[in-house]
Amino acid sequence: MKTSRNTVAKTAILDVLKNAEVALSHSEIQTLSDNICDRVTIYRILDRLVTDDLVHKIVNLDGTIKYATCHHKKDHAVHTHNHIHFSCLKCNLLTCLDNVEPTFILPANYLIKEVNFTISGFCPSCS
Amino acid sequence: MKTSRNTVAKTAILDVLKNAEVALSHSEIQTLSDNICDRVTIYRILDRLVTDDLVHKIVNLDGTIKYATCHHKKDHAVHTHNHIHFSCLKCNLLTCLDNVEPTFILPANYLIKEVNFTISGFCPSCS
DNA sequence: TTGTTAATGCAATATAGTTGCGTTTAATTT
DNA sequence: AAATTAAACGCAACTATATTGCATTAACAA
Repeated sequence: MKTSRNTVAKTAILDVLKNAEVALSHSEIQTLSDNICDRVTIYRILDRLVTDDLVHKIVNLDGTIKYATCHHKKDHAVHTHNHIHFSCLKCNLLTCLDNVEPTFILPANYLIKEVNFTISGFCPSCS
Repeated sequence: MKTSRNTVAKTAILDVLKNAEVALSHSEIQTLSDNICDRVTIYRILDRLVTDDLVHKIVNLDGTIKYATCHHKKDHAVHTHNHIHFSCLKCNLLTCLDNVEPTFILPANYLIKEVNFTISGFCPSCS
């Protein structure tokens, strides 16, 4: 079986994401990790982190891809990534609102696998 | 003032979108319009159609950009694009669910401008 | 300390979107 | 119907983002 190794770059990138208040893009991670490794390696590390469920991948309203560490409730063996995200139009930061749970009713025969809910506007600091 | 002109390519692309059951990507539009014009022109036409409020732009769960015609209620002078989208994991089609309205409660001091709600899973045809 | 293979760097390639500029054409005016 | 004008276009070049192949390096288990 294919085991995941803890490399210097992987640890550094995970640290960057852990220390970040908001979700980061690939290039932001590259800068914040002080170019610890090649661009391509960052893509591969991010893929691994997502697969290992340590990080989740978010598509912003403008189509940009962002990454953020998962803040799981420890007593949940399984969890879903039904996060609610807020994208500020002024400071451009993408934050996870873990406590907001939207409710909705789907037409019959739709089977939900994942939910992605992004709201744009002005965050408390900018409004 | 800058007026919008009805060109052959613009009409053809709007027709493609009107006839489509689902939201289409730039390259899908290019193919379906039988390469009626240059790639760049398609980008520019789509921008115009979005600005003119004839088409709306959707970010799919995988980060791809899709376009679909607006189905406005005629008696609404102003409308928002708080559409709910369903992205099928099997047939890969993105459909607008205009009738589904999610409710949620945001923390204080967040100012909402736009909402983008995308659900992935299996559509009625595929489940 | 050695062996296995996951991880990496680098080059090349692919895809998506943008910009500048000279030319064409839609729509208005004469 | 012809002239006018600027929106729209094609083309080339460019930028950003993401992926793939392959030879080399390094994590870690034995």
